[in-house]
Amino acid sequence: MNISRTLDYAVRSLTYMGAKPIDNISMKEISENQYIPINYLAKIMRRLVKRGLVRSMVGPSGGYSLRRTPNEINLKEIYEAVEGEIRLIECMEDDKICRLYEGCPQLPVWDKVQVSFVKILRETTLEDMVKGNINKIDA
Amino acid sequence: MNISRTLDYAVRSLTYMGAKPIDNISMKEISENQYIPINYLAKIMRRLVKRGLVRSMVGPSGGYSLRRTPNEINLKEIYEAVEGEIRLIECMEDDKICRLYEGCPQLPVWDKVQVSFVKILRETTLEDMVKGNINKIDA
DNA sequence: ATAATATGGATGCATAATATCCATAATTTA
DNA sequence: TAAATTATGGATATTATGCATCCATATTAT
Repeated sequence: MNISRTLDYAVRSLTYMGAKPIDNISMKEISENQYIPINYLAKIMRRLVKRGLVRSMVGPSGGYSLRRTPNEINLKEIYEAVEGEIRLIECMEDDKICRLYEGCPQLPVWDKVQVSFVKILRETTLEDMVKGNINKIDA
Repeated sequence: MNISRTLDYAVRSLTYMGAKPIDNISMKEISENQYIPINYLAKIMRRLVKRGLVRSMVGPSGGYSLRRTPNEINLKEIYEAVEGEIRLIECMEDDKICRLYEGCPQLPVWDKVQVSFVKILRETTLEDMVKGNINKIDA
């Protein structure tokens, strides 16, 4: 139960971009400012591009830009972009039946945790993080 | 971000014990009933013993017993027994300073998620899971 | 004495997370 | 047109860790 470094990298990169009002921020700049291995960052950025969170431009003066304003991007999207579907426990897969129980007694617990987790992610925007005003979100 | 199989094993074992009104349930029985590799289960049980959640007895007719009633054991304790301190992200360690920011913009988010996670764990008892009445807990 | 059980430590295995490298395509600028 | 800069995509390596296995030992009931 922990946040992967990969997700941390993605969030840091996007936060960095969101805090700058200019387009075409190069991987190099993000990498150096956020201490992220550039080759690894490349892989992460591709996923963000694929998911439509950022737009890329090749060539000199190329780089990445946010496709939407920071208040239109929430953490859930970022999570799913880099990690895929949110699923706390294997048996929560859609069509997987738990081998042990008809009605697993602990599934509702993990489900509740997951719902609450997703709720927080969905309600938190990149703008919140850029501005650092997380407290505004109701706990 | 997911629940480890180890924690799942621990919860299943304790739930199994909580559902039976007898003492000295052997590893063998738990292992066979819950499909948990017995050698691995051994390691998990030791941690539960060390944390005082269960009591063990060696020798024939030996085994494990809950030290408290199921309604006195909550999920947070179980989690911590097998996983150690709850910490969603590395930089949440007590005396670790994030190398990037004075005030990290995303830390409050992860912190909020973690607080909500811990709350659910603390409010869920083994009894809830044994009886399957998770719904009673306020969402 | 024997059998059944937990304990503790050492070790191995498999998979995933993280990181690195390289060849290529696109685009700007000189 | 040439050169430089940047992202892309795929292959591969490295590391960490979750998971599992094995074995020798101690304890206790019968």
